Amino acid sequence: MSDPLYTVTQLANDLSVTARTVRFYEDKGLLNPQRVGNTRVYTHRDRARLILILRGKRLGFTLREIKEYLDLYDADPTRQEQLRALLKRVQNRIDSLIEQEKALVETLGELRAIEQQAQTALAAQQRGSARRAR
Amino acid sequence: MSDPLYTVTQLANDLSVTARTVRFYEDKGLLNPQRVGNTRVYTHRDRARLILILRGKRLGFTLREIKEYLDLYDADPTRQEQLRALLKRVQNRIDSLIEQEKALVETLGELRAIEQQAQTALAAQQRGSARRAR
DNA sequence: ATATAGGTTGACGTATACGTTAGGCACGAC
DNA sequence: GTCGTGCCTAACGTATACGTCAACCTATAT
Repeated sequence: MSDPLYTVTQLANDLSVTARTVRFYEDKGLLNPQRVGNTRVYTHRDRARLILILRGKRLGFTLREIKEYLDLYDADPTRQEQLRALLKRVQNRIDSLIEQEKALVETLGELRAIEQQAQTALAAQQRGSARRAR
Repeated sequence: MSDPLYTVTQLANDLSVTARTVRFYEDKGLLNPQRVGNTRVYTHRDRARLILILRGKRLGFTLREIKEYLDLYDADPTRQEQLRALLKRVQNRIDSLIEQEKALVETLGELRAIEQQAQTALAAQQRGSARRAR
């Protein structure tokens, strides 16, 4: 009952990404699977790591940021620095999202105004052409 | 009292973009200033067009979409088709923004949960190291 | 004549996250 | 022995909106 092992494609399918993506992450230093000859072999740790990466992406972090975080994970046994760094990143991201939300709400308002104007203008044109058709 | 005319740099400064940007828009078919020899000359119409372009960008449309809209403006004297197209684009964009907002709120929730966890974990570590220091 | 300012056209660079060939090795099945 | 399958590397392609040279032209002021 040793750990399950995965090939690129298995791991990729498992987590719904492409093998290309997994190799790409390795190229960027986010993963470091073992090799058997030339072939990559992934353990459950690699799998957990990849899950973390995908979660980070989903939360809007860049691969570079995710890498920094993972590097800390490997380099900081106490996890103190890692936690602090994570906290900072997360708070920055929260601030940025709040900004985005403001902008989004404003944009929505403008768009709805434009929508109204367009609908009104169209309606006016309809009435005009209806009269002309009589 | 003829219309004011602008050079690229003047128009660009006027609307707080770079000359490069203005030329780029021309390259993409969004602007078509007159020329005096080789030099571009912009009228108030060009200026109005550029303002429209920038507004479109601010609202999150791509240059391609903006171009389609502007092309309709030139090709549709009744403005019927243009209004319909605009309306459709705007509504699509509104829908997309609403989607984005949902995702954003979810992401914010997750991030705040992570923030809490990290803070809690850090606090626990502080207590731990405090005890060890006694 | 020359310096200076401002205009012009390419064309490559930037950032992000992969997609997409292309070419090649290795291994079991038939 | 050769066919199909799966893994590998290398490297160019994609999308978006410009930034950044480089090299050159031109008008005006000195």
